[in-house]
Amino acid sequence: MTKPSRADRPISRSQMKLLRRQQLIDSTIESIAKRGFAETTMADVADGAGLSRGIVNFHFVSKEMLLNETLNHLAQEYREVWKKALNRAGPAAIERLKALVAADFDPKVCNKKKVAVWYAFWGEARSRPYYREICADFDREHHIALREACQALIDQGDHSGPTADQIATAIAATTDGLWQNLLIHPQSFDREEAKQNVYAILAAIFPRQLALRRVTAA
Amino acid sequence: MTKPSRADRPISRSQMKLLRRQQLIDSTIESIAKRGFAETTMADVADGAGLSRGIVNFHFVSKEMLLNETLNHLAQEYREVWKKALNRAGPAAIERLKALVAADFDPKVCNKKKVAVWYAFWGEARSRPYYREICADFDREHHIALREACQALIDQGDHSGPTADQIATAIAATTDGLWQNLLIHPQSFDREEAKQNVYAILAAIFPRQLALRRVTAA
DNA sequence: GAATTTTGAATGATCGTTCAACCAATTTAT
DNA sequence: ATAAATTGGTTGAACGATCATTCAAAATTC
Repeated sequence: MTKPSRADRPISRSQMKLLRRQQLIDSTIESIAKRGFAETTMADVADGAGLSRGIVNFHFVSKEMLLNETLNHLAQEYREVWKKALNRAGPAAIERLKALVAADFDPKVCNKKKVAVWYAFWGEARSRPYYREICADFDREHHIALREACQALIDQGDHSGPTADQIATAIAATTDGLWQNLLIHPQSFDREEAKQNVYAILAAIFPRQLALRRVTAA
Repeated sequence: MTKPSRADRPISRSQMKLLRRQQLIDSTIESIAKRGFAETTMADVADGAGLSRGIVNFHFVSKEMLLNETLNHLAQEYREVWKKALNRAGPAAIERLKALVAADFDPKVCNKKKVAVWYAFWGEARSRPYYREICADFDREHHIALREACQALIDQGDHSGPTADQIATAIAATTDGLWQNLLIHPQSFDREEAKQNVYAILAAIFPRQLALRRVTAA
């Protein structure tokens, strides 16, 4: 029941509305991560946000729409992470590619909670076309960015390996698969190690542009 | 209500029991693929198998146990696919590695229905330790097989790329990620193309042992 | 006829949604 | 500025639907 504190200037209604929606989406993410998709109830979400039962229907109309918005929020957050990473990276193709890979392992998106929720939505994607649509849109955009970086890298040297499209597909796939390790083997997963693993594969594909020191085997 | 047909010799009780369990597990897979994990009910499973409502509790005690057994069945089936592929493959490391990759794209496991169900269980893995355990056991075994093939391949030539462990992790991850494409982009996914994509990455990692003709870009 | 399997109705619990009442914020009228 | 009216936000109890499970009775197998 987070009310606008009396001390600081009161929060306007529209600000409060946005705050409530965010609180409820956060609580939804929290609950899905803790209890799973199937066991997450409207009451859990409301309780988690410290609000009353009927409040979710007021702000999101229905459970279905709350879940839709939660997935949209997740996708938007992830999008922002890799887009910012691209903007920070210089114009060099290799730096852009590494920035995209590093973004996939940014703690903001690559953490137990968020990954669990992504998998929860993916798990329901087959039977809920809207989820599939959101994920497909995200994938398309991300794939284009990856492919452009890969193509630029290929163009700047004689390259006889996989196509830019193949490499982009493989990188995105590898990331998703490594995320799964965070889900299934949470105690042994290491973000940095996972990232270095992708770099190592990239180094094999682009040996001229990305030479890494060999990690000594244990 | 598949009863033992009167025409052929009657099925024994123990055989019938096994048959029923299999029918119910199949129906569970069917329902999760069609309706999703969250929307699959005991009644759906019983109806799908053409049996009465109470029957699932008789054969599996509870919904939880039915789901556990379903995941176990899925894991066992997948295990058998890659183990048989390994047995069919010759002793050459490159053939063994290719066989393991090809097994991941065997239509028996890599199809819309099965992949949807795998993702459904992964989606619940965070909140259900038993699912995590089953998946972790599968991963461990599969990883060892992959790593052994990769290590043999590394040992047979001077190799300065990623370690066997890194390659094995990356291959398994890439497979899982490509499966996701079947889930999210079911109409554009192509099993053969996905497999060739993994081969292309492997060719970049093991250029001496696995030279592939370059696929011309579109 | 004893044991096992199957049925389907009954049970009790849980969940999403609704809604009347209440309260706070904002606008309008004075 | 103050009061009144309107709009917006919140509550929690109630409702109806759905679901997993139970179980007595019936059917089937041994």
